[in-house]
Formats: sequence, structure tokens, C-alpha cells
Amino acid sequence: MAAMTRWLDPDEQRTWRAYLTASRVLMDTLDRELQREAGMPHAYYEILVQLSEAPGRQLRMSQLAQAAGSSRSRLSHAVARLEAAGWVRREDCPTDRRGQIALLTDEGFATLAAAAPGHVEGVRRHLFDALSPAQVDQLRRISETLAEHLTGS
Amino acid sequence: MAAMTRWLDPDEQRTWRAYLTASRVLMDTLDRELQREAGMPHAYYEILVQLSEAPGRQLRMSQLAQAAGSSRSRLSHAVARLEAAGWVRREDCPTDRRGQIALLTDEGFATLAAAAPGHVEGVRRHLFDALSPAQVDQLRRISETLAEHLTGS
DNA sequence: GCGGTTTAGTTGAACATTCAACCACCGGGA
DNA sequence: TCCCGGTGGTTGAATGTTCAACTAAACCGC
Repeated sequence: MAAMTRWLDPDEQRTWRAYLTASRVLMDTLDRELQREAGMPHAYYEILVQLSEAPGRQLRMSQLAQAAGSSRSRLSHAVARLEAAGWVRREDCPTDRRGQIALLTDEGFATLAAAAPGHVEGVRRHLFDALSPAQVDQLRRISETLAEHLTGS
Repeated sequence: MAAMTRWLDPDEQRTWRAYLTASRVLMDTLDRELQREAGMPHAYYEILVQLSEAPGRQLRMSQLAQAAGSSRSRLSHAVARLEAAGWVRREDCPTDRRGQIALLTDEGFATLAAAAPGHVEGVRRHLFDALSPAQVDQLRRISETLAEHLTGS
């Protein structure tokens, strides 16, 4: 039989609400800034970042999906758009005929380089500038704990 | 002239990446659970929650948008769907002829009541169970600071 | 009350995401 | 070799979100 619901106590409620609001507003803000200044949503920026950091600026679709925290389907659609924009190119994988390799074009790299300063500035202003060094450290530990907990179980 | 970019140092990078991953996976997980168990995305659940807590289970569209952290447009579309599902009803506002009042139906309330235990359980399992009491407290302070900083400026 | 500005809310189109279905290929075993 | 389950990736449809344009009504100053 199912256990009774462990409801949230008032403190937990307050924490959850605050977290929801803060993370929503933060991501909305950064997303809007990125859309305005670079013409792409944050998820697409993330894809370009991952490609730019990969050896040869290329990754297999699956690995890219993993790295960018995206579903396969989402990545397929996204890369199709990024390809249409000229920022990414697709190539066949030589060792696995099912595979596709996504690769960042020079134009894509240039776009990313142009977008990065503004975005980093936004992250700094909206996140790091608001918190004390101790809080930044706490946030890192909390986030790492959560990520491990979520992906582990 | 623009200042030079204040890039993120390695610690900040790590914090930002961890935060991005954790919040993304957390929300994705809760969203999928809610979609599966209650047939609605988290944003819609949030709308129903806000309505359920309002006096008379009703709110002006604008206030509901504010409370649920939604744009006007998004709320319009969302309420249209919720109305089609029979969970919300719209009425004209008696004091302002431009206004619309969204009101939670009994059916909507019942749906919410059925969905809540599972969702709360998810929040508890995926968030609170992973953190120490001290961390929960830290997360609350951090989130409140961020929310204030973001909505204040 | 008149005219301009702001506020409330909706709409449609473009875009993004999800879900399930699908094809092609890989690999392992009988 | 042939099958068969698993993997890599794409596709289309349904659903959500954004953005800009729009209507209507309230508000404000004169």
C-alpha cells in the first residue's frame, strides 16, 4: 500500500517557491538576452558551446545530446535549424554508418564568440553579483549534489 | 566605452555548469512525472495551484499571470486549453469591462487534488531528500536573494 | 467630455519541444 | 548465415511558448 503523502512543511514550501521563482526568472532573463543579442535560445547556445569545446569542434549526435542535456529528438530538430543558419554542418560517421557527426562551422564559431561576452556578462550580473562568495560555494555543492542524485537514481 | 568582459573563473564555471545541469534535470524530471500522472505540464499545474489558493478560487488574468510567473500571452493560450479541459472557466469582470476572471472549476480542483500528492512526493524525493537541512536553508536564502535581485533591477 | 496614453487581454504566426513511430545499421548468438 | 534485440538518428504531429500586432476600455489632464 502507498505511504501517506509527506507534504512540505511551511519552510520547505517557502524554499520550493523561492527556488521555482528564482530559477524561472533567471533562465527567462538569460534566454531573452541571448535571443535578443545573438538570435538564438539558450538551448542552442549550449549546443554551440559544447561543439566548440569538443576536439575538432565536432561530436557524434548522441554525445552532443548528452553533453548539451538534450533529447535525441530535440537535438535533431535543433541541429537542423543550426545547419540552416550555417552554424553547424553534418557529416557521416566513417566508423558507424548509422552515425552522424555535428561539426561547428567557422561562421558558427564566430557567432558564438560574438555572443559569449554578453551572455557571460548576463550570468555574472544576474547570478554571481547577487551572491556572496560563500553562497556561490554553497550553490555549487547543492547543484552538484542534486545533479548526482538525479542522474544516479 | 564597454568594459572588458569579466569572464568566469574556473570555480564560477563549475558552479554555473552544475547549476544549469541540476536545474534542467530537476525540472525535466518533475515535468515528465506531472505530464505522465496528471496529463499537464508543470506550468499548467502552477496555474491551477495559484487559482486554488486565491480567495474564491479565482483571479484576474493579470494577477494570475503574475502569480504563476507567466506572460500575458502564455496565460491566455494556457487558460484557453485549461478551459477546453474543463478545469478553468472564464467570466467577465464586473468592475472593469476589459477584465477577465479565471476561475477554477470543481473538476479542476479535483484534478489538482489528485495530482498534488504525486507531485509533492516528486519534489521531496528529487530535491529535499538529496539535501541536508542546512543546504535546504542555504538554497532558500540563495533563491530569495536571486529573486529579489532579478525582479528588483 | 475630448484626446492621448496606458492597461487588459487576445490572437496568429513562427518557433521550440515532446512523444511515439519509424528506418537503418550494429552486434551477438544459434 | 540468419535472426533478433539494441543502438543511432530522424520524422511528423501535437503541444507549448514567444513575439508583435491588435482591440477595447480605463485613466488622466485639460
